[in-house]
Amino acid sequence: MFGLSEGTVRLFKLLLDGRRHIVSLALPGEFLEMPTVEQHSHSAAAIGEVELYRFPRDQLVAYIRSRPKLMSLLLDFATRQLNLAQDQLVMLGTRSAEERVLFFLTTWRDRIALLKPFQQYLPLPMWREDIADLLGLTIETVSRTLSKLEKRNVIRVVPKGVILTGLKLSLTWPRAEQ
Amino acid sequence: MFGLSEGTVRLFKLLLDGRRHIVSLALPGEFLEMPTVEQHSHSAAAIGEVELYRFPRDQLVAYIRSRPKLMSLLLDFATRQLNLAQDQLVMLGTRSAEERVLFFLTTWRDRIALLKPFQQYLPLPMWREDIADLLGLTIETVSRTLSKLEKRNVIRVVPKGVILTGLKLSLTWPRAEQ
DNA sequence: CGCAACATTGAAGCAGATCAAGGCATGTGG
DNA sequence: CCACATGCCTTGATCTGCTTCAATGTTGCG
Repeated sequence: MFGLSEGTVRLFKLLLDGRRHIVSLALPGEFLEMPTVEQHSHSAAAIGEVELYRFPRDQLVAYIRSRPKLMSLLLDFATRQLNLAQDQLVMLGTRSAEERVLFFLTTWRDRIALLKPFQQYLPLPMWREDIADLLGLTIETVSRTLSKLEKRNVIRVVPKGVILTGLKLSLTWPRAEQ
Repeated sequence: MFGLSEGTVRLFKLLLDGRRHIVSLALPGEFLEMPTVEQHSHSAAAIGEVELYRFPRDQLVAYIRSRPKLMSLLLDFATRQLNLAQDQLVMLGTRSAEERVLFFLTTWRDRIALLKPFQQYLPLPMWREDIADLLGLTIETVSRTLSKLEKRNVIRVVPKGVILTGLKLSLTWPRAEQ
């Protein structure tokens, strides 16, 4: 059982034919999996240097289950992760390539902004292939889409990141009723 | 806060432009949302007749948080839902139309099999549009794919369901390491 | 420098979307 | 019991956004 204290980690699944899908990118402060799950459900690989802390599984699970406060926090964490996954589902199920890239950029920006004060320069430590595998696109489409956004002055593509020049809103949808 | 005791419910999100994505289909025994979440994150609509049980939110949350055993169960439930959502992510991110329909059929079959003894006839109470919105396809593609599978003797399409004639395996991927 | 690894760009092909026309149940009123 | 309307499903023809295949460009590092 791992937690991430520094760096970025890809969490992904591989298909038998070698295709890969990135389920999420973990940032400092996040768990790499639900601490209570019996078996690992995905693989993990670092992007650059990372710092992990490790918990011995069995003791941890027992410990957690004996501490209601902690469990309550974990439940909230799980609920949040579930909501993120569902937003990702909607993105993959309905969005065009351009909408996906914009979704990724805004989501990534918002998450990075929680860790350090926001700047125009948004670091993208991952490769194009990672973005592609996260968004269900190909590297070529990601690259082309970034170029298109650059021509439209929404971003500027620079080494290891982008500069956000005209990216304001978060792509959201109306709140649910009932 | 609702639980489902009878029937099937679509859980979906709507986009501003009217597109819809079905996040999941809930079957009897499942919650329609995480009981501890502050705000509804999606909408729900019944497929045919359903039976719900309702909990008063605030009392429930307090009650849950005071019962470690219960919370432990909920945490497991959340973890399971998260894994399901992630499988769905991989499906949307990497699979072709035919693979998606097969994925849906096997998943649906497996879930139905938990509720009542398995038969060749697999009921599909939802409309084609629901399947399409779940798989990120159009109704036409769903329909065509079902026809194609029928020609290949994998299934037979009948009113309100399909008959499984040659559908064996579940589409899975290798277990994760690390 | 020169190579290796990643990124961009172009051209061609194709899976799935879109547009359009029936088809087939089920229900309703004459 | 039939006419026909309504709602969902299927099938066909065409279109298009993304993938695929293929070069070329860029960056960083020994």
